[in-house]
Amino acid sequence: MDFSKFFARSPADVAGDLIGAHMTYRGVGGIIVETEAYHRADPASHSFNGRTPRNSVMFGPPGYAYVYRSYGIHWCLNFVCEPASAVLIRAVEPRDGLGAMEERRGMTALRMLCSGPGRLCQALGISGDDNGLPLDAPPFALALPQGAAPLHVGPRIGITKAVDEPLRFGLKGSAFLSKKF
DNA sequence: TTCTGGATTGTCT
DNA sequence: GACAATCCAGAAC
Repeated sequence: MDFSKFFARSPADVAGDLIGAHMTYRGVGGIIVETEAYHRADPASHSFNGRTPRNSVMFGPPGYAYVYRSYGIHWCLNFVCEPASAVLIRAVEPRDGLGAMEERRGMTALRMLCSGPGRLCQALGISGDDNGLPLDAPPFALALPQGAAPLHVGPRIGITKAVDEPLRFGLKGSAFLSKKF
């Protein structure tokens, strides 16, 4: 599928189809195994209360990275979809640049490197400086998956609003999910 | 200008 | 299983 058209859809569709995609940042990355969808009418979405300087990227064109700080400590990486919606990247199966990830995370346990949005950004070295960058140009590289991957679908994690909506997607049987479905 | 709460993680029990 | 750490955006005043 065409790259720009891939992201110009509802976040639930994009989140499911992103499972199995190969993503790298400065040559470090792996296979996306867990995502969450945040649509425009979602009370848990940053875009729900309207456009602000922080979330303005979500209101821009699809196929861009939206990075924000969570709990004052962690960075979280999102992919912008149709206007005012995005997909949160929650977990990646490490494949490329393992040494760099282990060094940044300060550990070598493979399944602890990228199993969570904060850990993922730390392992890849993503920060707020990368907010608003296109996903089809360096330092990002994204290869869309060939065919549909076997999916788990379940309620989202770590939020306080609209908790029960089944908008979390994961690769079935993966050992690199942040939590079991 | 001040205050509040969060799309999390690591550590301790 | 429970909880503290830590800081910025957004809202209220």
